[in-house]
Amino acid sequence: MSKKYWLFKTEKSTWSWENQVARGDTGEEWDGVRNYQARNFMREMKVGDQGFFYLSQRDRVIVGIVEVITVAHPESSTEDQRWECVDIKAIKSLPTPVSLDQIKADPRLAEMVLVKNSRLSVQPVKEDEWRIVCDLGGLSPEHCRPLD
DNA sequence: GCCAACGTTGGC
DNA sequence: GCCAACGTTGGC
Repeated sequence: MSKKYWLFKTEKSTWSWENQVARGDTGEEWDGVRNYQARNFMREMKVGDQGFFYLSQRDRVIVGIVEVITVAHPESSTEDQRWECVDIKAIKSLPTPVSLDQIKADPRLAEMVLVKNSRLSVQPVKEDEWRIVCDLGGLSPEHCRPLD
């Protein structure tokens, strides 16, 4: 089963890239998602899948790469059994953050969920989209692909 | 700060 | 099960 790619959206004021990096290899629960579609994507995730870390609202930029380190499990922060999340850890910062403007300006990325359905907070990224954004961000392909 | 788009809720 | 009303998200 091959690795998949995702995008995790957050607001800087709620959970910043600096917060995520500070958690190191311990990672952090991606909690607080209250949307079934987004939750269902997290249920599809496998350990080792990778994702972009995107800042919404004022920033509108992809700043880093994260890796999924647990499969979906009930959130520790709520008793509500409906909500599950994965844990993720920071892998690396993008040498050149990639802005939403850049993504929208690139015809190769016109089908990204980020463009098509801007409100979805956890979303899948196609492999070719992943490579293109990594390239725009200054990462060589071997650095943004899962190791095995 | 505005508002379009989307998701959820609840009355019928 | 439909859909109007409402709440939230996030780009602008």
